[in-house]
Amino acid sequence: MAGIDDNVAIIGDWVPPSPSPRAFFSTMLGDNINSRTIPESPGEKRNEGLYLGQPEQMTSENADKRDGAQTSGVQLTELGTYSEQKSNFRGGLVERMAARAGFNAPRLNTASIRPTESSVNPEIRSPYLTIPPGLSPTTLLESPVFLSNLAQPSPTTGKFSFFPNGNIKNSTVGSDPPDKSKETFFDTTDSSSFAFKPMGESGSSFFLGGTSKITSATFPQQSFPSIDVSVHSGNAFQLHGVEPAKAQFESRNTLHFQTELSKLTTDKDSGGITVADKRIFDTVDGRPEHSSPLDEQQDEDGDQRASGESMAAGGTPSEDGYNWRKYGQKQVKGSEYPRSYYKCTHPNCPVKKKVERSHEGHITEIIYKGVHNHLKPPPNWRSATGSMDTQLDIPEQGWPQIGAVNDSGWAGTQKGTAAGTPDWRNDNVEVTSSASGGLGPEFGNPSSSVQGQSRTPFESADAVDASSTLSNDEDDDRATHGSVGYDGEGEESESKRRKVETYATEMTRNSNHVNSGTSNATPAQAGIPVQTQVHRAEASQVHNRMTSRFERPPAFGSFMQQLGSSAGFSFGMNQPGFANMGMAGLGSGQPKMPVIPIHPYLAQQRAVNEMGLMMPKGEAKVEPVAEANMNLSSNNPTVYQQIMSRLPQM
DNA sequence: AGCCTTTGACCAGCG
DNA sequence: TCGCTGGTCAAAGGC
Repeated sequence: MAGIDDNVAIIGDWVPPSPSPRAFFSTMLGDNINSRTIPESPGEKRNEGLYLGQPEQMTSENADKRDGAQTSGVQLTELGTYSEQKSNFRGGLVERMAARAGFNAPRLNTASIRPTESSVNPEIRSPYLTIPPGLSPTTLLESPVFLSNLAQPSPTTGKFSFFPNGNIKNSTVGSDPPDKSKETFFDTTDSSSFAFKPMGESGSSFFLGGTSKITSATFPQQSFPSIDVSVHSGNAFQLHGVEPAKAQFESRNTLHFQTELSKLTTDKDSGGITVADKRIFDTVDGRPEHSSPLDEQQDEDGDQRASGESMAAGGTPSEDGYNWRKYGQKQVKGSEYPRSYYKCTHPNCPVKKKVERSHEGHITEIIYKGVHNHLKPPPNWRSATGSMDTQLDIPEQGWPQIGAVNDSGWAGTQKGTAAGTPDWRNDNVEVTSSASGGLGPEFGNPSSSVQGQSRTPFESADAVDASSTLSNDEDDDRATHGSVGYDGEGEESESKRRKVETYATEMTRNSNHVNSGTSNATPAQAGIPVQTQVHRAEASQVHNRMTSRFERPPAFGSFMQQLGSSAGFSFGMNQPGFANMGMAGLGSGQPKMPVIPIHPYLAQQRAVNEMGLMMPKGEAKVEPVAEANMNLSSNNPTVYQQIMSRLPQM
């Protein structure tokens, strides 16, 4: 357990030493910005909390400076992706933006972003992204590239109205001195020039992918939700077309990126991130137990929505969609809260989960172990909501979520989790499925809206992914097989464990999730599971591929988790906002897609998330990401191109 | 009556 | 071998 603890990072812990917004952009944006980046004063406190990424994954200039040498595979992967994409990105998007907006659009400097291994220097914690003071994260989101469809005005979209002087006023943010603003778009805008308004209710929770751990922070719902989604979604969808591996990588990148953005936004808006809970998933098999975790998250989301509270409730075992029986409770050393042990009540189902809850009832940590060898039982509420139908309809369900099946799912990439998985489906929706499934509950969850959307073609693709897992729902047998496969691996061990940490904001705040992103430890690393899924998956080989690959990318897993976890996002079940969010990448003609859910990749992630969130205690760190990185770098261009192609013409 | 939770005790792994 | 810790068992009780 100790290992887990180590792995688990709480946002609080994370809090970026002093991430600077400017740095963030510099990394994100073009070189120009970079050069201009203003060094933060050491003692200066900035926000604040923006940093979402896991320590390991953190990439900030600060981090770099501090640890220039540090670069974990995972991080590298992400970074690599950024950097590679960078060139394309700049050329394409930036130029477009500039042309369209008529202003000098800042470029994202992916190069600047570098992963750092938290493992190496746990202490070092820098945000992936730093936003220049005054600049609002939302602006990033707004960029045409990401959010072409956004209704809200933005310079990039052209909807945004500029002030006579060319400066944009940002009601929300805007701390930068006027002087700087003019140089670059951002500068001129005072960084905060414009911010998105939350479209959906939502919550805004994001997960950054952390490998092993997932941490979610609660953000004010306002900020992100929509934005992140859009971005992700775009990528995700695009990814479908892309090769699985590539897709994964990109997805990861995207996700992370978004996440960070969200965080930034959040921070800005909220002024800080609160940690609500931390969840850990153990995955034995391939699949992450996402289900549960995710489910829980979803549930939480739902709760939040309903009550407006942060995640408190999420913890109930049943939330996953599976039936659990508590067979023990113990105060674990080193753990602040008592740990409850649950078993899946389904006959012969080996899935167990450990849940730690705060005094307030918030789930602080969830660990799933084992894969469900059965379909998730239909929840009553579902039927009430009509979700039931969806489940049935959705092939994906099978997926991962299912843990059930999933078991294999866990194994898969993330391995783990069967338990968790199911939730996604259920919750969400099954909907979509697919995608969502993979993504995580949240993705899927997004609720109805999502569901509807989910069914889009993309989803089908997702479903495929899920495929491997997906099939689970369809056939218990398959699921079983999957399980078996995992067993073969022998893993329950835990190697597959993944943690997810979620933080619930005590704040009124809505809850948001932040992820750590470590990806290093993704389930994938744990490696395993994929096979299981494969066995199960009737889906085309392709799907299988997807699954396996997805599983691997650690970051991805975390990523997914984040997405899924974040109730705030539409991902979560029921979150309308999410569903509503348009995909930036998607053309107007395209149906709205739930951002997250759809992509197979996501779906896997989801599984991963569930599973993956929790990294295998020891394994996670080691593993690596390197592969992912490799792929990313190589693949990114392609993916990027695909994505770009899908993007609506500016 | 069935299922689940609670809770103390027991077992296994590890240093 | 002992102690610690985590995980599990199983009786008792509640819903």
